[in-house]
Amino acid sequence: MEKMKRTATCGELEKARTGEEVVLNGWVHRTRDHGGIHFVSLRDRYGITQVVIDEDAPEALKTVARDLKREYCIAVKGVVRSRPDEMVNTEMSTGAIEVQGTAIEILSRCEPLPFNIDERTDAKEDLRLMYRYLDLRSFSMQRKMKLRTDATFAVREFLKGQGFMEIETPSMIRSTPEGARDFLVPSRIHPGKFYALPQSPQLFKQLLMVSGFDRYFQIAHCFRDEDARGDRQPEHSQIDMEMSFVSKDDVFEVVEGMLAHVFTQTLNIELEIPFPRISYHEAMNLYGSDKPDLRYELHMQDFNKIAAASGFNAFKSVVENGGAVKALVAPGCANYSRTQIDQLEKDAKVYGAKGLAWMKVTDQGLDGGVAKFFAEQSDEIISSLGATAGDLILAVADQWNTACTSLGAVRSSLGKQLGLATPGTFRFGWIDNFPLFEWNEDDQHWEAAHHMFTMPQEEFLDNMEQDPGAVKGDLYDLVCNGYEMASGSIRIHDPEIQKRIFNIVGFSEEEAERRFGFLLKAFQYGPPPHGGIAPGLDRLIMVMAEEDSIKEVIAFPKNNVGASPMDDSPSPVDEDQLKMLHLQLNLPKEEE
RNA sequence: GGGGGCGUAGCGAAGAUGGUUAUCGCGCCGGCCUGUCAAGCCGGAGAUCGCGGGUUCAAUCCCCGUCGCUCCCGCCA
Repeated sequence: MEKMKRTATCGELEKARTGEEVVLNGWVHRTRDHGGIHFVSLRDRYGITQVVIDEDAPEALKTVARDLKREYCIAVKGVVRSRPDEMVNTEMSTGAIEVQGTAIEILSRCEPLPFNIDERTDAKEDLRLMYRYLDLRSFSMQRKMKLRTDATFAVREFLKGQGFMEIETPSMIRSTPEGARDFLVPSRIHPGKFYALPQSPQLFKQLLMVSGFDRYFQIAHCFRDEDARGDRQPEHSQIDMEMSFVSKDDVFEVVEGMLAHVFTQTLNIELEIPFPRISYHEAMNLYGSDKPDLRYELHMQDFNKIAAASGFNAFKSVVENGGAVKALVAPGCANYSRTQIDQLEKDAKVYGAKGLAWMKVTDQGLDGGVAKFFAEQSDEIISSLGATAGDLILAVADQWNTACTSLGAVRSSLGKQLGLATPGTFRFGWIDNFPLFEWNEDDQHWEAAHHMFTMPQEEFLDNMEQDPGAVKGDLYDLVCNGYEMASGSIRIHDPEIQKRIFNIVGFSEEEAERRFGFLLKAFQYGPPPHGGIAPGLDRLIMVMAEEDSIKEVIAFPKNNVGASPMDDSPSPVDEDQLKMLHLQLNLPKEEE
């Protein structure tokens, strides 16, 4: 091996190095045997270099070259030579040269592949995950891993420069069953007791504030035993941050600075900062989502007034019962077929809408769909919505939340269909002024919309018990291109306010003590005012890589049902292991 | 817990009112070829059409069930 030790990578050779003897190590990407002359495209993570075995090469060398198959791992010794002008490949960074091979050593052979390793891999995700180590050989996956490593480095670089300390917190902690389900880890030493994997380092980072580490961050693994989604994994990474003596504005400024740094360092894109701020209520009203895609406007509009004055009872009654009617003008969509409109209606119904009303705007006024109910208001509708001939008006009437989210889904669909979002653009925005409490219809009580340690906004402090639903919290989300990228808040550091919050969500003092006693105790020892945020690293990279699945930017992700086809986890364990952990299985009965 | 989509050679797909040699491309194997770079040309192997049941003279196709994957709703403080 020593004599074939690598002296150059497959991505670095150029004309200036003509005449140099080099040793390349890498994988056989492809071979092209022309009988006389023989080409080997040799690949490593830096690129592809063409190795040529000439007609007059020694017979032994030609025999080895002919034996090469895809993905053999080999070492090649040879001399760099520039290609004749007409043979230059301008598509390749190394296309001006080739390496005239003088020796080849096969380091290891490769079985026939389960799928092709190149830019056009079209294997299904399941198979790619089963052979992830092969999938990761492709340039497209290597690019994404590179982006991830560069972005993570830029995060550390920026935060270190801002005086942040990177401190690790435990992965085995006390279970605090609020919010998502915990993954549990049984204890061998303590029979019947369990650790939990952290859903986030939330409580620990607050304790670090008590300790005086006034600027903390960590690239933290977080675990949530909930169903996966395209943008959600049971195990994911957060850029977890917390700061003392700060307001919301301070948090925003640090995150804006950090992301601007990350984007210039990785994608060479200048983000416009500060990011726009939109209240939760406005986001819902205009975009029908608390994580709107701000790359295009396509605002929803209020249709209540017109609906109330109309003869369309389906709408009128909703307004009379305190609901909302929202309308959306789809530009130039008057030519939409019934099938296309039906599809939009299905999109709306997913979020609970009972239907999607539509009418077309023509030179003569409104036409089709529910237009006949609005005949006398057509001028008013067209002018107030700012519609023009050729547009399609879409509307949903329901409870405010349902009307907004379901028409928001239609907005999203239209955005995709009409290509409103320019590829390669990133529109960040802050969503703030969220309600602090949400009414749980099933259990008939108030619960924390974010978590129980979020500070209520000052103006609501005096009367929050009277009308919890009206209380806004000092909490905020960061969104980008239709994804929630981060979530955070200013925390409660005053034990009295904390008690009142527990009280409102129906937590007895004993229960609060039992679950969060260690935090509450710490807060008796001079806790600083503090707040923080936790951008999701995987989602950030996903958006930057313009992928729509988080699995594309995680080296070894779980599939949709939380399993890994590669190592076949989760798996059963030996009876002995269970015994040592004092566990007995109680499996669900097979259905008849 | 619920809904949509998919399942046909190693991979990606096509297929027929139900009819007996189930196509195509990539890959694989063999041969030819001195300039290719997704090389080309010739030849070949490779499929119990996810699994189980039903209807039928006959099912990969129709029906029922089931499993797996995938996207979404719920869930995700």
